Amino acid sequence: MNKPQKATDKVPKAGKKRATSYDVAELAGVSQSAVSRVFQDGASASKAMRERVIAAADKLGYRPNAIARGLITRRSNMVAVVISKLTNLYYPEVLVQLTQRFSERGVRVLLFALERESDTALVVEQMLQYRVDGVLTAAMFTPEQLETIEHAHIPVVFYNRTSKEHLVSSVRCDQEEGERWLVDELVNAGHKSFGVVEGPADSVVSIERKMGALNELEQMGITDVTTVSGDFGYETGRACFAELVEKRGSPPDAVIAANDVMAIGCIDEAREAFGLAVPGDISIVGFDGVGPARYAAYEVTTVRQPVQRMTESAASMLLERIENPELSPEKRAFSGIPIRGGSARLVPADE
Amino acid sequence: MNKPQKATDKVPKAGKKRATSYDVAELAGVSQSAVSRVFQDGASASKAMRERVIAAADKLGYRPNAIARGLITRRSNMVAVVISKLTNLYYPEVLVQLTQRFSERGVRVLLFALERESDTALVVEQMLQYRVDGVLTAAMFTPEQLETIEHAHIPVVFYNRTSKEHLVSSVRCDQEEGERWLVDELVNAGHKSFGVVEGPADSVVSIERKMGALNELEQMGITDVTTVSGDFGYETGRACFAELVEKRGSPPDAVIAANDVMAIGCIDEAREAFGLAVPGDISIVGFDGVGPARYAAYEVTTVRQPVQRMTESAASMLLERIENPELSPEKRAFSGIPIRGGSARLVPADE
DNA sequence: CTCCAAATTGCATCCGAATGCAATACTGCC
DNA sequence: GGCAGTATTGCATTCGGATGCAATTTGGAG
Repeated sequence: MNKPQKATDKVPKAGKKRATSYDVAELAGVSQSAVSRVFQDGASASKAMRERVIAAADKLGYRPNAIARGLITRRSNMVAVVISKLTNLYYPEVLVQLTQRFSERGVRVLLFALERESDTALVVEQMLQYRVDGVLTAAMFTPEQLETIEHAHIPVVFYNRTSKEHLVSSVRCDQEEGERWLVDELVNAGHKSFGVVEGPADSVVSIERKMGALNELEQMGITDVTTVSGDFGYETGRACFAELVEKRGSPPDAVIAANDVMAIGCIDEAREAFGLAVPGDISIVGFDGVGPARYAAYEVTTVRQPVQRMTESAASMLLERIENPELSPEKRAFSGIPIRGGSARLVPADE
Repeated sequence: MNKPQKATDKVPKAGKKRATSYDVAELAGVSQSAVSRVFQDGASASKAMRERVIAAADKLGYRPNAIARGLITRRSNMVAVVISKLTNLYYPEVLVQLTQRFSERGVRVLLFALERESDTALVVEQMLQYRVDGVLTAAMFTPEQLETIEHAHIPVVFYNRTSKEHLVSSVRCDQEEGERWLVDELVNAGHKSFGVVEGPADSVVSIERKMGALNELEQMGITDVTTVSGDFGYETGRACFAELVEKRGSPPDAVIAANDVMAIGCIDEAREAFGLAVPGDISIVGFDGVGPARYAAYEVTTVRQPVQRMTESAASMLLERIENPELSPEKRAFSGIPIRGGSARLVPADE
């Protein structure tokens, strides 16, 4: 064996610090590289050696230091996930599912939560400092920020948004298509006048939905359209409905809200403050298909995002690009799932 | 000046790798330590030097490598935040607020999302490997796991839960107190028979709420109490109500649900499936004070958690203990905010 | 029992920034 | 102008694990 040096020789303050691979090596009477190899995947190590090392490691409570490993391998095994306060929180499951998907594949999530979707500057700085291996973002970046990230060779996948200036990968629910469906159904059922409730001005999702609805309304020859703005929240949903009625002088035939929560706000305001029956007197539709949209009191007619498939896709796309940086950008758009709900008067689906 | 070496002299493959402090030092004609000092807080550096270094760093797009820094300083500046899928997601704002509070103080969040509150083993391993500076958890750990974490000198703060076996810090909403208020109000208003809807069996929060309610009911001399179990979700809320009625043969005077979402499920089921008026025929109360509880169709009588103060407190407690590891454990309990809502028949508050 | 190829193991070095200490450069003051 | 005292700067080393290469061991075939 090797020279049996005293245990207390070079590690006097052993009581304070966490065990390192050197400590384990010493206790097991092997080299540090051996320890390192035992704790790696494809490394070669004899059974005898493995056992000795594992035993020593257990005794010392040793765990490889992911920080040190990251330094030498240039892989942090962390990805940045960026969300913004307002946009995606009606989808807590998005975040949880993403985290689980990454976790299953041995990748940790460094979470960045923005107050508003436009507060991205600091976040970019932090991501780069922590040398994340990839970025999954549900917030926009400026072209300069994207440039910076790409210059560092960090793959990026956008969630429900994309960039006009750069070729980037993205996973999204086709908002325009969804809005087209909603508009078509409403128009076909005879609605003539429309209110459109949009979300925060800096939300790409809100803009896409609004434009999708407005374009299709125009396409269908509808001209009586009034637009008001909210912030994706319940309270503004209610306020928006009131504002809509005030602006037009009377309620429209139908209201298209940029998300379900505002649609619910509109429904409540229509019922409570204006005594309107939904969908008897007015049709109100949303978007997302989140939990509360299913509650019996609302049963919102909406388009549900296929969250499960979207998160699965997003995680895979990012991980693939981390493994193989040459992979070219790819955009995947998922169709939303039409929910005929009970908050809008539609022509029954022909079966 | 120093020797004006060609830029391509030592950095030929500059196109591939990210700039290091050595690259910056070389370009600026100073030592690596100088660069390091410029990018630190309290380090000494002359104005002239600072400017040269900053200029060089900008030109190279240099950013200090947080991984390398963490290795030498033994501080990752990351904390682990552990949530579980079911427990806390009705509070997406908890997570966002926590992340923002840490972010403001220069600490990054490594997110761990558990499928079920009991899946903690892997998470502990990962936290330790990544050398997080602290742990904020909304899931339980076993005594052994806690031991392991504490042995590594990592401070832990529990969110809405605590440990019997270990002295640990925690921030929580006083669930028992909240349930006492709900029970007292209901009993004082004359309700005699009760249904209690509990959440997932492995949720500490659910257990505390259930026990709080049951104890107080007993205290008040109520014996007609039936308990059923759900999973904190809307669907099980509905199913639980039906089960409750079936078990008893008739609806109770009041239902105490372990959270608002199940309370909403109960309300819908009572109204739709049993034609009951809420609160005319039956009173239904929840807990949490989440968004949907405020919707006009429900206006759930509930106890709202002071999320803002709790997250603020939790983040501060953890950061304090990271700065000063000697600090002894501390438990902070916040009173919930009684919301008299409209889903229960209560004696009007005397003003 | 030999000899060669394959599998193990150790050595030395590297990743990129922080820091104690010593050398050097300023500052102000007499 | 000279000197003590302070502020800058550089040098050398360190953090903990990964890895190319060479040395050594093991296994198998003949």
